[in-house]
Parts: sequence; structure tokens; C-alpha cells
Amino acid sequence: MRKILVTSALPYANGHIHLGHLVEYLQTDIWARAQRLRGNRCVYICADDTHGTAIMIRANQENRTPEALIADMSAAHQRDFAGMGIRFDYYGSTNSAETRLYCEEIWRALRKADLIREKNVSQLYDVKAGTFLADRFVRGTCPKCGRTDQYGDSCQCGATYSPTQLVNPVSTISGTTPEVRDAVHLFVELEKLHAFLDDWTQNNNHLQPEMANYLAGHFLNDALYDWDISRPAPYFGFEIPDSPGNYWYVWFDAPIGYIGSTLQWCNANGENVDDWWRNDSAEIHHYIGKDITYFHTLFWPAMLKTANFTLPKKVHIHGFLTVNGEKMSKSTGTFILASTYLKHLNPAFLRYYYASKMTGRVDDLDLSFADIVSRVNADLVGNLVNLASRTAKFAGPTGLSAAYPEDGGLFANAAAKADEIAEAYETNDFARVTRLVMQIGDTANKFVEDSAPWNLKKDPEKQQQLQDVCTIALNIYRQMVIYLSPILPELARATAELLDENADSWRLESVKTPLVGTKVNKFSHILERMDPVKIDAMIAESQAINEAEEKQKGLLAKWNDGPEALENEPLAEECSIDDFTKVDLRVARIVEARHVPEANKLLQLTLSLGGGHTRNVFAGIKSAYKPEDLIGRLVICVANLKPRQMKFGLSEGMVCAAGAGGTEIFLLEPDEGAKPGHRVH
RNA sequence: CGCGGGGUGGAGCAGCCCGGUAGCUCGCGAGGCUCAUAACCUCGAGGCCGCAGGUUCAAAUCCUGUCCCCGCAACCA
Repeated sequence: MRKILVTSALPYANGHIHLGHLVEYLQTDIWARAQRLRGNRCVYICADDTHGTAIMIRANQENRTPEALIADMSAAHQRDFAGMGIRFDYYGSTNSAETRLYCEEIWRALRKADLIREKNVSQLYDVKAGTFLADRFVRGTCPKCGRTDQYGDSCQCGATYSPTQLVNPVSTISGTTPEVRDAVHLFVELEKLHAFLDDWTQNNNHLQPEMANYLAGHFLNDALYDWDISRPAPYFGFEIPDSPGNYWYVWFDAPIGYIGSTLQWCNANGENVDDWWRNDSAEIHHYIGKDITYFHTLFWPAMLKTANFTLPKKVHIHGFLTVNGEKMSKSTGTFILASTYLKHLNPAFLRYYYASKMTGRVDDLDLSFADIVSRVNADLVGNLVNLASRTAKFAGPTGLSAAYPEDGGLFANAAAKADEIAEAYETNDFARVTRLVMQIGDTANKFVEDSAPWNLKKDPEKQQQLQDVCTIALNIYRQMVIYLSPILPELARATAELLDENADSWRLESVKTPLVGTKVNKFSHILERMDPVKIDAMIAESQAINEAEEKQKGLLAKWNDGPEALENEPLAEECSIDDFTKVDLRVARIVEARHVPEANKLLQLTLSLGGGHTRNVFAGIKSAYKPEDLIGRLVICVANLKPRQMKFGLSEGMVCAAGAGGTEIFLLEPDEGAKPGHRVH
């Protein structure tokens, strides 16, 4: 029995899970379930990646703590994963004591190995926001081609540069012009481990050949750069113990979260973490996307090696998701959140479809809507479930035959594929699994066709034959479901129920022993057909969500309005339209304005409502306006306010103004064209 | 000359590593069956495997060149 610990890359706590993420988590989940089906011990660990500037800034904008933000996001992530049938043994967080513990341990090891050195780094600093700016938070004019509004590190023209070279840089956080500041950063001298990395990446199949090749030709053919793994405060993360004011860069602690989360799982389950992470007989497997290859195949093994942890047995790298042949797009509604998908469609559809296209190579995976419908309906409903659907009813009254009948080798042939299927699972070639299983289904459906149980049923002499045919068909169906159970756990559960079994007790070996003499429960639809209309609804909803989000983001980013005003003065209780119409607001012109000698805050205004109607109003706006600037202006006044006798005279209304008070008073003024006397509706 | 992947009947893919009559699913045409979620079964039409060279008795498969498409591009999660 192999002892396997498998991880998926940690989703960043700055966004929700979408169908692109799910390529990875489903691939890992299927692989982990397949390992268990084969009788191996397999623990699936994941966690939220919670640190970094992006989280800090977002929390700030949403006016809450990073901890509150990541807690909400973790709950949402776990809800989405559970909905998709992804079963982790443990789901942790990098913002944990356990992860910090291992960061410190690995850090000490790096120090001890003399791999850390300090260097000065010039970076753009946002004075107003009080933070250094990562490249993605700076926009400006490209120093090469002169295009405006380009990112801090690269331009549409293809040029790459340092943010400090950007012309007219602007911080996207505060909208201010950042300045260049120096800070000390800590670097890992990766080059010192070059020989080790050459060996680890190129030998013993730790990587798919194309990725080993990629690293050899792209990074390892030259001296490796020092890796900048610290960020100066303020930063949401772990402060470096021997370098106060500096924090570990999020990519330092993210993979360490694999170990930290394992420790949490161990503590909760009476396991010893060193049995997994310091044990050469345990296998560590990572699943990642090709975009983070560098971190997981160079930095990460280097850190593990230095701190004497188990090195990964394999890093499984996959490509990206495209939808209908193109990159996911918010505007066309193909950027689909897991939660949106689950509102409309059965997770089994996506699990099966992805599986049917996963080959274990780094290729991108295309989700085609037309394709998923035909694939799911043809394979799952028409081929697989149909086999049970067309025979379970006949077998219901009698149950399965007491002895497994002669079937011309059908069962044996299906059982004989076990090794091939196990191997296909091992290499992530789930597409091969589905093809092999559907072949079994093809022959089985043909068998049912040829045996015509519906005719046997009519002949009282042939009831045994009928039972035998159904016994065969249901056994083949059962074999197929066992083979597919890592991909379709819920279907496996429902099938086990039909056959009066427990899916959890199924092992791959179970396909070799026919099920006989047991009862067959009442068949009800195990899986509905996939309805294209629901896909359309899902796309429409995604589009709506994304539009609303974009719009809000656009508005907020453009104006950068803070929450202070609302906080200082929360919204009033709801009122009716009648309540509102009781207040008669009118446009008025200030025809006279003067100081009131004894008053600190008041100006005395004479308002004209047109046609010779005037009002005397005392307004508390002295701190913000001079009388001479007011004369002639149009304002809004409350015209039916009960007059109030003041020390200085009778006040016959109010002028409307917004603001916190003091110099922050802003009179309301109607747009061009309004006339004194117009009512405000 | 940045890196990686891909170009196979209308669509989506397998085959390529280890050369030997081009395969699967959908779609399309004809027929059958009627147990099943308009499902299933049979037969058929449709491809000179991006293009051009080369190696070989033989190339989708190996080599070279070329065109097109997609993704990624360390310090950015």
C-alpha cells in the first residue's frame, strides 16, 4: 500500500472559485479518489492562500480586517468545492500558527545554509496609501513606445521594464503619483542549489518531460537569479523574526501552507506530520497550473531540500481552461463561477466532461458547450445509466441470479481492463479511462439489444433467462460505475444503493467478483439529461454578475470614494413617498447675504422664490462660505418648514447642504435652467 | 530569432514516444428495435492527418524548413 499526500495549489483568498480553477481541483480529486479505490492511503490537503498586498488592499477598500476577508473567502471556497464533490481530507489556511511554525523552521535552515543575503531594492512607494507598490498596482506610460495606461512591468507593445522606469506612474490604489524609495529586501541565493535543481528536475520523472525540458532550456541553462522573498511593512503576512519590519513574501509561505495544513490535519487526527513530510516512503504529489511551475519546481524543492523535508515525488502540471476555444471572458459570460454553475447544473456533468478531456499533459482544456451536452448525454445517460435503466426494472422482482450466468466473456473482458484503467488514472489520463469504460458500455448495450429482455419477459418459460440477462447487464453496469467512481462519486453512491451495496466498500478489485443473489432496489433516475437551456441560463447569469461587478469596480476605482460619510451618519429609517412629499423643497435664489455680527456660525440670507416672494433664512454656513460669493446663486431650500424664532430674527426655512461641518459644507445647487420657485420632486 | 502546446472527415478529440491498410463521440443519411431519460442497435456518406522537402520497402507517426492558432512570459497571487 502506497502512502500518498496530494495537494492542489492553494487558491488565493482574493476571488471566488471559477470553472478554470476547477480543472485543477477536479483533476486532483479524481486522482486522489482513484488512489483510494486502488487501496492506497491517500490524503488530500489544501488551504487558502491568504497573504500579500492584494488581500491587504482589498480588505482596506472594503473597510474590514484582512482576517475577516479571508475567513469569508475560505468559507465560500469550501462551499464551492464541496458542491463540486471535491473532498479534501483537510482544508486549512496559510494564515495559521502551524504554517508560521514551518516558515520559521525553513527560514532558519536557509540562514544556516548561508543562502540568505540582503540587497537594496528601489521600488515605487505610494505616500498616501503608505505602502510599496507591487507592479500590478502601478500604471503609467510605456518608456519604450509611449502608450499610456500600461502596467508597471510590461506594455502592450511587448516591452518589459521596471516600474521605476515608467513615465508618469500613477498608483492604482490612491491615484497619486508614487515616489521611488529604497528598501532592504532579503534574497535567497538559489544559484547555490543549481546542481541539485538540475538533477531533481531532469531525473526520476518528477516532472512531465515537456516541463523538465522547459526548465532546462529556460532557467537552468543560466545562473539562477536571487529570489526576493521579503516585503517591507505594511504587508499582510508573517513578519520575519530576525528582520523586524520585513515580511515573508506571499510566495514564500504559500507552499509552506501545504506542510502547515498537514500539521493541522495531523493534530486533528492523531497523525504524525513527520510520517508524511520527513519520510522517504511517503509520496508527496503536487497538482499545479503551468503558470506557477517556476515556484513549485525550483524554489519549492530548493526550500524542502535545504530544510530536509521529503521532496515531491511528482509535480503534476496542467494547462488552462478555455471556453469555446477562447480564454474565459467576463463580457461574453464565459467567466463562470463554481457557485453559478452549481445553481444551474449537476456537478457530475462537469466532472465527467473534464475527465473525458484530461490526458495528463500540459495542454489547455477546452470547455465547449455544444460538446459537453452531447458528451454527457451520450456517454453518461445514453450509454452508462441507460444500461441500468433498461434492465433494473426487469430484475426488481427477482433480484440477481444466484449464480453468475454464462455471458460470452463480457464480464471477464470488462474486469480485465482493471490494470489498464488503474494505469490511466495513475498518469492522469482520465480521457483514456472514459474511453475504455464507454467501450464496455457499447458491448453491454449491444448485448441487451441482442438478448431482448423485453421479449423474454412475455414468455413464462424464459424467466430464468430474463433474470440472467439482467444480472449480466447490471453487473457490467456495476463494473463501469466502479471504474468511474473517482470521477462520479455521487453516481457511484446511487448505484450502490440500487444494488443494495455500499459504495465506500468498493475497491478496484471489486470489478473482478460478480454480484449475485442480491436484491435490486427500485430504479429511479440516477442522472438527468443535460439541458442546453440551463447552460444558456448559466451564461446569462454569469454575464449579469460580471457586468454588475465590473460596473461597481469601475465606479469605485474611478472615484475612490471612501466609506467615512456613511459611517459618520448612517442611513435613516426608511420613509414613504408621502413622508417625502410633506417636505416642500424649492429652488431659490440668494439675493442677499450678510454676516450676523453676534453669531459664530450663521449667515443671514434673503432667498427669492420668484415673483416677489422672499424668505429670510439663517443658515449655519459661515465657516464655509463668504456672503459675497453667495449672492446670485441658486440653492435648494425647505420652503414649508415651520418658521423658527431665533435670537437674531425669524428664520423662514432652510437651505440644503451636505458635508461633515466646519469648512466641509457644500450647498446644493440645481443644474442650469432651474428657476426660483421650481419644486424638487 | 523569448518559452511551451496545438493544427487529423462539419464539431470536439484519440492515434504520434515504440513507423506498416486512419479511429472514437457528436452531427448528417438510410434502416431496425421499442425495455430504457426522443434511448439503444445496424449500415452508410464524409478526411490525400496545416504546407513543403527529406529518411525508409513503408510516415499522421521520425528529421528539416515553413505558415497559422492558443497559452505563458521569474521581481505580478
